[in-house]
Amino acid sequence: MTDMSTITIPVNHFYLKDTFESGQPLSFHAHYDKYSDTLTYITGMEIVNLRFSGTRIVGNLVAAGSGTRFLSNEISTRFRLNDDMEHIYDRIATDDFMKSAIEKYDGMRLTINDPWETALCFIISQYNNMKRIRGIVKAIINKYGDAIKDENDKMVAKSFPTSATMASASERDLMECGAGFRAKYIKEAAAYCTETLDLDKLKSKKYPELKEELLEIKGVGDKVADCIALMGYGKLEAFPIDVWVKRTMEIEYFKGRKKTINELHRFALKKWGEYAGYAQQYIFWQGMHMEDVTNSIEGPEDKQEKPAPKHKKK
DNA sequence: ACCCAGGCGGGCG
DNA sequence: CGCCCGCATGGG
Repeated sequence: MTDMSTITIPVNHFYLKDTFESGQPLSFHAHYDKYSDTLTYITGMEIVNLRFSGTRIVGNLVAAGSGTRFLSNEISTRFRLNDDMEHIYDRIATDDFMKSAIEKYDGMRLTINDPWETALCFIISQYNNMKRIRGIVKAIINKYGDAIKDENDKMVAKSFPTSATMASASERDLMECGAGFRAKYIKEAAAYCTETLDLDKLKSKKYPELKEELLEIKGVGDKVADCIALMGYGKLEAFPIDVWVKRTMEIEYFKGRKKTINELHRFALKKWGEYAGYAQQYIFWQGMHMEDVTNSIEGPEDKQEKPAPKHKKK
């Protein structure tokens, strides 16, 4: 295996830690080592190892390998390396709050992930917290994913399960993965995305039509549809509003007064326009850190944190 | 024991 | 449209 594929890509405004930790589906199937600043993640049946050093990204293809051309495309697409961050920051630094968020988390990128993976991750995210979302997704991957093997036929990881696989999962097994009341949403969404709607064929659609299609999926509402549009299809005008974004916006822009989702959407679109999605990510991450550290994810440490299946009686 | 989490579907006014 | 409710589950 002396033939490991390695590439180097020059970048600026790139910071691996916040990109990994900020609640994007990328992190649900990956491991980040903060000491070496190295990220190892799974994409399809490939394993990619990423190291960030100063002004460049060094990427390796581990175990299997589809070559440097695949790797270069994979990394620059996934981490949006062609985005002009200077321009985007200029455009969304509309006030002191945004300026401080950008300064604090400079280099945090939005990522683009497989549409089905993104859909499943965000269906699980509803009325849930980061730590549990990670645990549930990892349990599902572990239970339903296919083995990814190295050249010695030894399993080194598991792939993300397809919608077809998840459609035939039993609700009871999904409950044991910790999915809770979302188990039926997962099954229905998986069946729908297998039989009726091919998510990979929506990539050419524009945001409004894309969102409309996504909203047809049972268990996908306004917020999750925007998350999928943003992180599964890279639609930067999507502006997902979760409890953190809502709360933070009400505090920062409306003196703490309650606002409806619609009002906040209109406000965001007018303020940040075609880069609203980036604004959202910085508001979200800054907002979470403003609260006391109760929900801090502390993710990278997890050795094997299991979701504690615990089968209750009743 | 109570409250909350990257919400959604369903029902009602 | 806006509001209210129930929903599974683990952690603070």
